[in-house]
Amino acid sequence: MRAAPTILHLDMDAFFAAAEQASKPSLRGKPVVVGGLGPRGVVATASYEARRFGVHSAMPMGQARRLAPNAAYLVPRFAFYRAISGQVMELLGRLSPLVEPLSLDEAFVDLEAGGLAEDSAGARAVGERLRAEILATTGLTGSVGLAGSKMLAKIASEEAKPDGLVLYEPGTERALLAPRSVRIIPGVGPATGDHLRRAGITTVADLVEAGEDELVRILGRSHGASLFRMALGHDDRPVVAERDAKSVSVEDTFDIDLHDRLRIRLEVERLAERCVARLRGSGHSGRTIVLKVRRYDFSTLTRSETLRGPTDDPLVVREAAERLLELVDTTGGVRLLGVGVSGLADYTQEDLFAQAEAEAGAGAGAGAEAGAEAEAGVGVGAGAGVGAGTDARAGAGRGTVGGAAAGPAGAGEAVEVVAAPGTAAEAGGRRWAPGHDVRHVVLGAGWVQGSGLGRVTVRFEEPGSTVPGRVRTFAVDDPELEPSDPLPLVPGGVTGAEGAAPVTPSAG
DNA sequence: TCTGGGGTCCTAGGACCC
DNA sequence: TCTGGGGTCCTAGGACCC
Repeated sequence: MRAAPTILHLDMDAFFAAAEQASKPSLRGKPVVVGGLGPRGVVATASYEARRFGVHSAMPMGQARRLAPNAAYLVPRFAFYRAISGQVMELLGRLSPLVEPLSLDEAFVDLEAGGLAEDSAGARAVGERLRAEILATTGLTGSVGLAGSKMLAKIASEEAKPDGLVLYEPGTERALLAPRSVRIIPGVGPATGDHLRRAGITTVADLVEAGEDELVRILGRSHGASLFRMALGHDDRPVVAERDAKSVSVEDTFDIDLHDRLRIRLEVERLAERCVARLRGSGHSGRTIVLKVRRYDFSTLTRSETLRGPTDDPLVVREAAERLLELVDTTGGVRLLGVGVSGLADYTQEDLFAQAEAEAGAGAGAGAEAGAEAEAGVGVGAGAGVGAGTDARAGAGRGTVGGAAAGPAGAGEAVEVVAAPGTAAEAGGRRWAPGHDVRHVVLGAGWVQGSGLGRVTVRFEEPGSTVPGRVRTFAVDDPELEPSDPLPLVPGGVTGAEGAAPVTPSAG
């Protein structure tokens, strides 16, 4: 707790959806929902217009579609968001050496460590200037919270949304928190909230009144004690710039439950290879291999195995994952599979056994190849989102996944799509995901509004425009149409193409 | 059309060791 | 000799966050 509100929390407003609206003029002011478009997709971000219909993050996509049938539904473009995030983080880095990113769209900044603000007026000025810079640089709005602690700064930014700034003067914490729901305190989720409610505790004031001993009795030592401190407004957690990764994992939910044991095994092998590719990409090796299985009834279990030393060998991880799979009963069907590695070592290091094996020759080439292949898979998966990655593999074959209309409400042109199985393959391997960028030889830059039945509908417009562009429909294999990289949101801005995998549209 | 994907931290029991 | 106490590692599960 400090005497001046020099901890800043930045939260970009409806980040993914806002980025899409900024790059697609026809979607501005319209409900936009970004998330997995497959049968088991969920909402990642809803624009404020969509939230008015009751759509929110983590909501099943089917429910979102019922609530807001005329919204534009888009697959996330992570490479694009990452590029924008990089710009924002760069601006934060100018304020202080202590910047703690929490996700692509959120971070804490310690202004005291930056020496830029020593009192409320100074902090407010820095916060407002930051918001202006973010808007000028990215074309997007962010909300800023300022307070004497992380907890209060985060609550302040939430209060500031959208497009605002809220500063809480140190000393006002307790009064401010007292009437609020316990759920406002970070770490109190649905389960803890229920638990407390059954004990008659619903507000922060109730927490204080209950006392530390009672909270410890209800929630356990660690959770109870920290919750009590938070309720009093005490929070001394420092802003930490660099935190080492503790684990790396990949997982896939399948459009249709998997039953065939051989198929399940094959998917585990693929996941293991993708996981290792990511592990290596981050310059790590790890000791503990974790297999995750979600069954048909949503019950989830994990099985893990700790090796004698860290490894980044695809073969070693794959075989461990296969052994773990042998321990799991999959009758009834499998909805999700995941493979992770934890117990990370800082660097790709001396797994002497693996090294000796590799040098001995056998399997070395195969392992390396598998890794490279998995790497390519990661790029596509990240850009395409959940359903996309799993559609073909899960053999859904029903086609609804491959095509989805992304047209805005009342636009009229929104194509109702029923994709035929195999559409993507007929397009010469190109897949047209709603929201992805394309370029037409004659008509220029545009984005996929929908696809199916061998056709793809494109709206031709660019971020700089203020009016919606025109819509045209093509055959999916039209040689004049090709996937392209995102355009900058502001003149001279980044495009998301830098260092990112090519944005290859794939069905969502 | 009911529930993603990538993480972090905590708890608790058992093994094992001193 | 029905019997201690602590520490660490491993495994499994669960809550929570964005």
